Amino acid sequence: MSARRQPISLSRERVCTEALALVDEEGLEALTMRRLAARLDCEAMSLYRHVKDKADLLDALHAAVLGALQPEGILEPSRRVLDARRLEWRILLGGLARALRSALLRHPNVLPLFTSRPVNAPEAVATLARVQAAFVSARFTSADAERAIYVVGMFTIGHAIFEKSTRNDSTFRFGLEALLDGIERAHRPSRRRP
Amino acid sequence: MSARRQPISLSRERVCTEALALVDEEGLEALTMRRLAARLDCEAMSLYRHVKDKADLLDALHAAVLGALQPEGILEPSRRVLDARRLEWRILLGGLARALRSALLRHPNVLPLFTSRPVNAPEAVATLARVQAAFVSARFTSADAERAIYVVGMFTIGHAIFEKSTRNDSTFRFGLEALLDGIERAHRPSRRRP
DNA sequence: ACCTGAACACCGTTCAAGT
DNA sequence: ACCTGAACACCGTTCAAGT
Repeated sequence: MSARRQPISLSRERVCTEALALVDEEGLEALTMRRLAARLDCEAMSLYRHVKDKADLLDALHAAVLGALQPEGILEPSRRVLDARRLEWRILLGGLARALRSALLRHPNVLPLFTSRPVNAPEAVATLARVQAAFVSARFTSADAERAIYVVGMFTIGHAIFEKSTRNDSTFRFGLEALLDGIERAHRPSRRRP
Repeated sequence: MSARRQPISLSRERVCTEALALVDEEGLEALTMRRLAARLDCEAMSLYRHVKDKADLLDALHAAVLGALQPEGILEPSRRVLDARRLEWRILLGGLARALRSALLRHPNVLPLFTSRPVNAPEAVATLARVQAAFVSARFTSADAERAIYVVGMFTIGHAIFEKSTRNDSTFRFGLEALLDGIERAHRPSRRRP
């Protein structure tokens, strides 16, 4: 916005941060190499020092939104009292879904990227592994764990698309709880709650 | 592909059909006015006779995929015997979800459009109204009916995104049934199954 | 009145010419 | 060795010049 001093040089970090800001403000189609360069007070070609491609830049954006999700950060506002030890998977997966939703709602304009890019960001992969581990220690098979995580993740992305036009916390909460209930019931179909 | 005779003239229908074929074959980013025109043996400017904009063309694509969904066409493969009369909403909403999923899997490259465009296609709106009516006659409030329809629709779109990379029928079926169960249970929390 | 070529203001990216 | 301007092959769309 204001004039920039010379010595502050470019970095991949700075390029991506500015790209995300541009997309947040003006939408994904406003992200062009030339316009991004203008915001950074440099030429379009200089960006190619820090980014291989436009596709690479979009991948970086995708990773930036997905990175640093903290499943523990957002606690389940359930009224039921849960045995925290036994249902750790539920707390973690619910927290992951809420964290993902809030990240997507913070950056709604990047949502189209989630329809075409796989989850490769190392931080996101690590987070998924942590949630998966909670399932496995609750005696889920790893196939069932993966299914549970994906079904909730896909609902969350789908719901965030809906919420671009009208935010709706109760619908999200309803769908999330229904899925978590379904996962819990499928895992222990015979037992009753203590 | 082969040479085309002159008298076959353009129409909005033909422009949209060819655009969808192009997107199916080569992806959304391959859809340009010039390339579409080349496939139709005409000049890019001629397309503007039948389409206001590129945005208008994309809306038409979105509507073409969404149009003509038949909730009755795909029956629920549930093992449970259901009272068809009482749970008509469940049959219809499940059928709508399955019809939507199969339409999205038939045209996976249009999925990014579903992250940015509202459902305006008249046929799709009519179908939604029919499903909504089934809920209302089962004594759902219209707000609850809308919530139920959206939560399932958003899951379906999210799941179709996931299935672009790996098709997974059992995950879809699991999530759908969990949501329908949740809707049913929320609606009649006290009663038991007959 | 209808249609369409050339033209405009953009793109992403290459590459040779500069330092 | 590093950087970057001009240039290339594209875009969507306008508009005046043709019929």
